[in-house]
Amino acid sequence: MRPLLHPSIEDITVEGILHALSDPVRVAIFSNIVAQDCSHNCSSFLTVRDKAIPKSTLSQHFRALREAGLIHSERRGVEVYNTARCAEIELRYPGLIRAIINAHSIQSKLGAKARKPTVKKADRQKAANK
Amino acid sequence: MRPLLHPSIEDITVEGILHALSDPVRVAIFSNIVAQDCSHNCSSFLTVRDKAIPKSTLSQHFRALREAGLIHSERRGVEVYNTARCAEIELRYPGLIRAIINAHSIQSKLGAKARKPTVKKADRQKAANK
DNA sequence: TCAATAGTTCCGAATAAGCGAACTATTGAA
DNA sequence: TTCAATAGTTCGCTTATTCGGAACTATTGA
Repeated sequence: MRPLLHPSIEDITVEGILHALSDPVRVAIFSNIVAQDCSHNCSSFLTVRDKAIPKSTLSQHFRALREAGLIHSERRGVEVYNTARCAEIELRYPGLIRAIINAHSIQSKLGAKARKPTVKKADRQKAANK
Repeated sequence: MRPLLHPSIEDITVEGILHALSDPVRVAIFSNIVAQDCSHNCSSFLTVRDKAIPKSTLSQHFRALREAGLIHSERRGVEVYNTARCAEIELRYPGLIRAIINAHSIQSKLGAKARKPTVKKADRQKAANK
């Protein structure tokens, strides 16, 4: 089992952040961690917005957030505590995280179905077959 | 040849925007379109930051930006004119586009190598093989 | 020592991205 | 009109990424 690796602040890229937060499950997890401002273990997200997330997938999502530089993860006994790295990121990319979280919460309020691309490849093909 | 399709403003999602702008080529193209505030045809981006982009790939990138709701594309004669949909997006998700463009320009100034995930899967495997 | 808990890793299947080659649509000659 | 040039799209193949079940690891408390 290799150690949890975190990029140093200089290695955190905008593209990496956007990629990590372009997934509805990950952005939900991250928003939650930011909002609570306290440590979360991973399994508190085994269901996200009424959808069950398999453990292995969840683990990958946490790794994605971690390696994008968005969260700090620390093993404490049998579980892992996760905190947001907002303060650091704010110094480097002021306003970025706030704007994304804010937009995400607006979208939730609007009740928009949060899906990755606005038009998925599968949907395009379905439309084409009609 | 099917028509260029644009999502209506209600169908533009935060995840879609972040996904589209999580690619270094696309974010460079989009920043440029936003900065110039005038129409661009696609081929003006056949090289992006000294890297040649194949025509077919470029076409897909424009489609990604278009279907995420970031740009409006209009055929005019033999070419396509692209404009940013910032004003609309600003109404729905205030500050989002500005923050992303701003962060991107900070990153450019810092000279960080812009790559998608901070740690790519391929890089992880390369590191593991050492 | 053992079982329970929390996460990770492995690996095969499904999905998406990248790009060369062939194609379409428009324009401006000849 | 026909024809070549230009701008962009679509097809189809290859590669890369994601998802998730099953097996594994590490820590704790009985």
